[in-house]
Amino acid sequence: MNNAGNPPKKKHSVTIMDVARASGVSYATVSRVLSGYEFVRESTRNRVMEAVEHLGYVANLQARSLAGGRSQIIGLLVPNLDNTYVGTVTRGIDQELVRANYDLMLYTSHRHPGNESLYVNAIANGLTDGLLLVAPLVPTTYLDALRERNFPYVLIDQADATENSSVVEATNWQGAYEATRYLSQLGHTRIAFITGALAVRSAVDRLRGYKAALADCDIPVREELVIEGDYQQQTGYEITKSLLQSVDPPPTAVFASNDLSAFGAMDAARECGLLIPDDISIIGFDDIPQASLVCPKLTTVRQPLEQMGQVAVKMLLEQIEHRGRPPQRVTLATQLVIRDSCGLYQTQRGEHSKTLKSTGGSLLRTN
Amino acid sequence: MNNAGNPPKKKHSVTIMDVARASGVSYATVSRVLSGYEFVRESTRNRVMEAVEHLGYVANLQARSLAGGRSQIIGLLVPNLDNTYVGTVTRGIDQELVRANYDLMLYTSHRHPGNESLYVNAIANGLTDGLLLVAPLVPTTYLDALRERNFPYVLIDQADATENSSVVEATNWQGAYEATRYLSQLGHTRIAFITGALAVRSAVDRLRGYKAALADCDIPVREELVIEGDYQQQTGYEITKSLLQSVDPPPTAVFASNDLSAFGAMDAARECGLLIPDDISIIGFDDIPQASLVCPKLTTVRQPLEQMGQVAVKMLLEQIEHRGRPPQRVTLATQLVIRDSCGLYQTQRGEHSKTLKSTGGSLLRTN
DNA sequence: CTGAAAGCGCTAACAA
DNA sequence: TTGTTAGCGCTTTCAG
Repeated sequence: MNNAGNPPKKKHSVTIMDVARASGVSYATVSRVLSGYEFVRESTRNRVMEAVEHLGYVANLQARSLAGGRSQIIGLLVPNLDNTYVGTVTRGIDQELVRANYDLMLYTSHRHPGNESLYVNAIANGLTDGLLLVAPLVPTTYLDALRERNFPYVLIDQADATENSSVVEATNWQGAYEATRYLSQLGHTRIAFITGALAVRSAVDRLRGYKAALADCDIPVREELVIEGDYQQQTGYEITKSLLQSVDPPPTAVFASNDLSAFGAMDAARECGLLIPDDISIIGFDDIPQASLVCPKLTTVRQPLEQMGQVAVKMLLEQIEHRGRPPQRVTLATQLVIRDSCGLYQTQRGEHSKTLKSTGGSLLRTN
Repeated sequence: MNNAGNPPKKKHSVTIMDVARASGVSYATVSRVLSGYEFVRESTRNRVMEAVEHLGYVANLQARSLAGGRSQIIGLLVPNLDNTYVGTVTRGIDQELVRANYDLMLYTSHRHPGNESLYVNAIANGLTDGLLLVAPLVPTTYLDALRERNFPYVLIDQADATENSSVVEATNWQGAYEATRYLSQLGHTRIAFITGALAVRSAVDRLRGYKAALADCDIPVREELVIEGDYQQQTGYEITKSLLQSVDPPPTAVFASNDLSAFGAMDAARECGLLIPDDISIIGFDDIPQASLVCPKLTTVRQPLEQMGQVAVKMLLEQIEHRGRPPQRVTLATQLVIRDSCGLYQTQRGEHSKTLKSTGGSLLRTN
């Protein structure tokens, strides 16, 4: 009331004490009201709430969590911020967080390349009530530290080898299977596959889906067409380049384990003078927003990224609420999104045309 | 040492006390060592650091900031996470933050549409040492709250009407001027302009640059070709659509105040059966990563987004270190990036061809 | 149902 | 140079 323009000393102008004074109760009671404790007389509660309103009180999260309460903050650990993959997931996360009145700390995992478990430790020590980990991170070190502390966390698009973590993922196997089959239906038999880092479960699942589809289409897996990547555009570029230059006969289609490496593959193909999709078909995985911007528009396997973020938050909050719930695993459906980067296998081109089986595949066309 | 698997009770296992005990000093001394206080005996410091190392101590930020210290956290308030604009800026921010050992809270400004100043208040109340605000936010309400508390903050790509805030921006006027001139050099005279929200300074500056260039090129400003947008793709689409359908003669070039609305403009143009750049030229502003992915690749005015993030952090930390420094304003250079979305004005098309002045403009070609 | 009091882990005077 | 001692604002027993 009489704060005549003196230099602000306290960071926090209006505290729980002020509210207590204004409403004539002890500050413990104010705390009760604020934390929704049920055994408070209705009239008291009202008086307190009025004071809160009137004074414009906002809780100090640090104090709250120091004292043992919830900080109402969750941490999000992401590999980087380069592409819209993370952005899209984060949008889902944010939506759900708003609803639950939580705030978000953003951590980037490249921060402490040397001492990662210490880093995670710091996070867990700190002010977050729980942690969301977005693929593709190197998991083991992190997760051990977390589990040891019984700290709530959820993995997004990246399963845990030990099956001991809560996970939100998509039908990676299925998605890869469908994509591969689609390529096969277009007449392709020399389908290269660029994997993700095979330390990551989802990357392995996609690889398996690819191989399974090949098997079902009676196409033998040619190991020289399967190369381990790391979900980076640059790597996708390099792999495709070498695939195109040194494998004979070269692949007529490239299935990249994520859109980013598919972009790299497109770059490489173009650089080799190939037309997409006429000379070579390229398919990706994720369906990040850029996929429909590139030329030609990328055919890809859509993951419901935003939804994955939402679900992850729900799971995490659930876990924060009820510590010690057994880890859950949610798998959302992927969907083949057909755009412009894949075409029928062209026999008339000057290639060592081999056993071209007639496919009978219908020409799917969507989006 | 002997923490035989009992249920974790304290969140924080090893505190400053433990370190004190282990190194045989008072915990105040430990605090001094940790905060880099200079008058500590070398040997003491070493002993403490050893204990820290050995015990794997990590500071509790909440306690620290509650007690009046730095929280080593800064807040980043962004409008959304849809595009890579924010991602790119954030990358710069993150880089600089790592260096300074700061962490990041991510706030989205659409969170409390009703009560924004309260929201900002909560942030300022909370655990952040300072705040970074990314355009285009509605400024006034926010900033007043912040300034009133003498809370450190820096605006990114968005100047303050009152000139009382620290700002990192780019040469908006200049960039828009060059882009417009470039279009004029290509022979265009009917150049539409899609603005940003004109409440934002940078949007106004771009508009001014556009008009200035037109004036210098002896092209009269036609107000029906200047339409206020809001930096959204959808809006860019709608504006362009109506521009193309209801203005006669229609523009032969569209200058969108940011890349996102330029994308929208491209969509609209295509939908009207126009070829880019043959039938219509489109130019953007920002040069977000997507700009080089779209078809055709977008000619645009590049803002050094990543660098802007870095600079903003430096300014903010400076401000946190020395409260009460007068607000600074840093302006970084933009650069015209010529790609494929702009072409020479075609007179031979069935249009009301008018005063086509010969331009003598050289055909710039880059990237 | 409500108040009193003990901290949470740390920083910052103030002494020594 | 180092130790002692208040709190920071809040949650949580424990008593009324």
